[in-house]
Amino acid sequence: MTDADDTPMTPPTEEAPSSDVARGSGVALWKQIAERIEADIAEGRLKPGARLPTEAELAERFGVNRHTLRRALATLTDQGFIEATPGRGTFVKEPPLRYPITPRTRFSEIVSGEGRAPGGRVIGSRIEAADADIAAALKVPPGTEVLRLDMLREADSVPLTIGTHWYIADRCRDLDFIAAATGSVTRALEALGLGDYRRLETRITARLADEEERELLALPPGRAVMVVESINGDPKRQPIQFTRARFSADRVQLVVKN
Amino acid sequence: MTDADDTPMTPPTEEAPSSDVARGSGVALWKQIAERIEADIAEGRLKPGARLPTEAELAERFGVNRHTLRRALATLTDQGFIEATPGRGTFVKEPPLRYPITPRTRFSEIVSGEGRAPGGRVIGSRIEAADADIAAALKVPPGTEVLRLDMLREADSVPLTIGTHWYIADRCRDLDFIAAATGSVTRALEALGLGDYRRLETRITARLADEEERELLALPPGRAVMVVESINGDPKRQPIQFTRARFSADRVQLVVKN
DNA sequence: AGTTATTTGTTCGTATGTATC
DNA sequence: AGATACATACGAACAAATAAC
Repeated sequence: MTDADDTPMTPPTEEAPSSDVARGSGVALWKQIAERIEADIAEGRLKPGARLPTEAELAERFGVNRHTLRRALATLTDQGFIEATPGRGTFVKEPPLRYPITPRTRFSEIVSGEGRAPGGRVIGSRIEAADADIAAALKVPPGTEVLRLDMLREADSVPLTIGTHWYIADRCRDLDFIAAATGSVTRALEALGLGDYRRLETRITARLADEEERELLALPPGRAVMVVESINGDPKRQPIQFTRARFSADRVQLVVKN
Repeated sequence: MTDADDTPMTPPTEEAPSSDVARGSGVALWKQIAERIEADIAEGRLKPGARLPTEAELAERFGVNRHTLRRALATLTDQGFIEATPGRGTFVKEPPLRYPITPRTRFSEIVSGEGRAPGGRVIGSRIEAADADIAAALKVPPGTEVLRLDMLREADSVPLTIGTHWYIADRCRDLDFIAAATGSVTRALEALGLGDYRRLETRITARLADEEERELLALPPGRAVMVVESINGDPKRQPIQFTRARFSADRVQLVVKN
């Protein structure tokens, strides 16, 4: 049961170099260590991507057994602050990019807005027949010709998402060509007079990344991708585009503002 | 080019009832088979949860090699229509429950709205000190006492999500008790006069389910959970609750309407 | 608890038609 | 025409997970 506990708040004995965990203070040593390291990260003394000292070294520095130290690192790991790879070391994780889902969502604007450099390349494009899903989203009969465009998008040269876009083919001939030339779907659509699209509905699910996705997104095995399907329409809410994007769940956090 | 060729259409010596894939028709056998099975699912002849005949049997029924049949099943698998488990068989997937993310999102209302029976139980509750994340979300100083409530929620007795809710402790004494009694956080909050909360911001990410999550959600290894963090506030947009819910990505699709 | 049968998953090998250079 | 690459289709055998007894 939950008791409103009476443990005294541990005074911040900060003037010490960096060690000194308070033994017998009622707060578990591993918890004190975890909080210290978390504070180091939160306050920028440990920057994203930085490598932590080895477990042995940290254990010595805090004056605890390596097991105790590992208990602290374990909680930090599943809180998402750090990540350890056997043989390499333990690293401070990059904070995920906040990716807002709003009626007007543009990849490059979002990435620039977060102070990072958007990039990407067209993986491929072709005309295909709409299957049931695509047809329903675009409100056309199944089998209608659609232009499919596959893109890889990145921020600061780190791949974030693989996006597959479907457009009703006869509304946007040559879109793939223009997009490849300008490197921007948005600009290509503008060139065709279809620039002002807005998000009508977004569906989100997730699963394990498959091999192709791991390759393109540079992910180790066992990572998840978020599959974000969105129907985009013109100002009159007429669907003009259907997108299925697969985001690296490690590197992106979707944000819905209400 | 697929010419209207002069190869004699192989006579359907198949007098079998439902088979007959058209050989030499220009359409790959596996594709025809996949489309047939997809239609069977779409038109309800194969219901969600139903088990398909074994690969050997299907191959024989369609008059093709098992490889060819497997090629068809493979596309259906990654289109999300079916799912196979070695030793058990191949099953038609249940469609994921559509879970809207709106300012006013209530689990039980959503599940009932989809025609399924909401359920759940309290896993545990305790008073704890707010860590940096929780404190920031609730706009209180770190270390403030918060009531933590862990719940498992299900639809038709199938677990969908593990929700951890944090409330500012002194605003809702006895909430855990009332919630355990009534079985509904919403009702318990109403009893405390905090019923009319609304979602202020929602953050979504995903990762592999860990062992505890697999246990509670009855998931096999290698499945993903969506981690949905939401800040909920009163009508004056004052935060009163922070929730971190982990949804089975297999069984739920989050929907954002714009 | 252990054995067996069932069923999916994987890996060889072979042959054939089709599109491309 | 020839060479090459690629997708399609078939055959056989074995591995691995599961269910039933």
